[in-house]
Formats: sequence, structure tokens, C-alpha cells
Amino acid sequence: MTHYATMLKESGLKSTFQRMNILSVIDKYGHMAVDDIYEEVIKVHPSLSLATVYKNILLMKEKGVLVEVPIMGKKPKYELAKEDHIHLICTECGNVEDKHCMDMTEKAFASLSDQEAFRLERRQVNLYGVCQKCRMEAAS
Amino acid sequence: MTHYATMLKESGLKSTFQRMNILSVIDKYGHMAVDDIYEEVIKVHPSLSLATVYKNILLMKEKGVLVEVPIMGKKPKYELAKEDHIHLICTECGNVEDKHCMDMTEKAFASLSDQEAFRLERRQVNLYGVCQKCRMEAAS
DNA sequence: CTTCATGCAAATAATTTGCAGTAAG
DNA sequence: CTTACTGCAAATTATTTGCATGAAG
Repeated sequence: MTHYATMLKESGLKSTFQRMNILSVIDKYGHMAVDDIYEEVIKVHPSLSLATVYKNILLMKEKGVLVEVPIMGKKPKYELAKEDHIHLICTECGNVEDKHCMDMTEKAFASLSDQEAFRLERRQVNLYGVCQKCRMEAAS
Repeated sequence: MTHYATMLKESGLKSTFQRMNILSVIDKYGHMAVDDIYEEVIKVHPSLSLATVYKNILLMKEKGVLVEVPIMGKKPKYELAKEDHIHLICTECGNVEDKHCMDMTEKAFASLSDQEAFRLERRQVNLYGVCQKCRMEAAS
């Protein structure tokens, strides 16, 4: 049984080809918007409907299989649930890179939920800038 | 001349009643979605059009007067541009609170842009959880 | 005056829904 | 078998655009 089938089973979801493919392309590319997922999956599974993509993203988000990454001025992207990390988002090409959380940041956040009358459940750190690739291209 | 008129003038934008009111309600409530802004402003300026709200938000965002706060699974909210801070977002009531960035966090981020081949331009830290008010209500 | 902003209505894009048919366990 | 999932088409919701009129500097 594949990695994806296991994730789905543990969430009580059936392992359809649609879902397997959605998970697989998100895994391959790291972070994808709804349309990107659709365009990519229909290459291998042409009968897929966009509505199915929407329904499944919502469902898999609720089940904690997927995580939504909201992005300033863009449509949100989706990633597989994984260990804590931060995002480096390129404002030129839109690419999103993961970077592991540093200890320092970890601790800073941990102390927050105590200080505040706030039960912390999830954190999201997005750093916006221009990636190396785009900076190279701009220079030429 | 009001605070808002100054902000607009410095950005090269005309000070219309519409804009003044949009800025004023965002300032009053802290963080607002497009519809909330519209609903609130028409109370005092009933002829306002929703399209005008959209146009101005886009424009004032480009000019750096407003900042978009993207939120997981919700429509984005807008705030006045202000000193660096992080957001505490309540997943129950949707309320957004600002909290000043701690030194620790500051430094952690600063070191990032050096390490990485990435020109850091802006950062956005969102902490999701349940606010005190909602926790109280849940307990009752 | 001159330029830029507004409001309206229409166009487009994004997301959700209901339902009959199909596949997974 | 039984329940959950899919695809389609239609409905909703969100956002953008063009243009004639009106207001700001």
C-alpha cells in the first residue's frame, strides 16, 4: 500500500484514484493552487472534474491531510501536512520553498501561548522576497 | 488635515470621502474583510459602491497604505500599514489581534535573509488558536 | 480646467451545490 | 451490498472591467 493510501485510510477516507493523484502531484511539486493541481492531474487522469478537486481539498484539509498556505494577493496553495516549517515565498515567480523552523523561533512562539490568553493551535510564518533564480534573471 | 488625508497625499492619491471612510473603519476595527468594510462604510456614506471598495483596496495596497492579511480558509483582511507585528487569529470568531514582535523573533528572521539566497522583503507571522472570549463561551 | 475617482451594470472568475450514476471496501 | 465519491451542470459568490458622470486639486 502506498504512502498516500495509508494517509487516507488513517483519516477514514477512501483511496480513490482522484485522491491518490491529487496527493501525489502536491507531494511532487510541494505547493500548489487548485488550478495547478487540476491541470497536472488531468494529464494522467483526464476525466477528473474540477469540482472533485475542490471537494477533496476541503475534505482533506478538514482531516488534516492537507494544509492551506494563504498567500498575499494570490490564490492559496496547498501542501501535505508535515513537520513545522516556514515558507519563503517569491513575489516574482510565486514559488514557495520550505525551510525548517529554527530553535530560536520555536521557543519564541512557545512562550507566546503562555503569555497570552490564547490557546495556540497552529502557526504560519511566511517570508516574502525575491528568490535567487528571479534575482539572476533580473540582473541579466 | 487628518491623519488619513496625509497618508493619501504622501502616496499621491486624492483624498475622497470614500477613501477617508475606508481608512477610518479599518483603523477603528483593526482588521477587516472587503465586505465588512463595505457594510460599515455605507452606514455613513450610503452611495458607496462595492466596486469602489475593491478598486481602492487594490490601489492602497500597491501604494503601501494598506496591508493584506491572508487567512487560512477565509477571505483576506486588510489593516493599515504599521510597525512590524504578528497576528493572533481566533479560529472560532475570526477576530485578529496584533502583537508586537519580540526581539528574539526579530533576530531569528534577520539572520535568515543572510543565510538564504533570498532577498527578504516582508514577513508575515500568523498564529491560529482560540481567543479567551471564545474559550469562556465554550466553557459555559 | 484637468485629471483622477466614483458608481453602475455587465463581464469574468472562483467556489459550491444537488443529484444521478459509479466505484471502494 | 452499502456507503461514500465522482462528474456534470447549474447556482452562488467573489472580483474585475468599461464607461459616462462627478469631484478634487
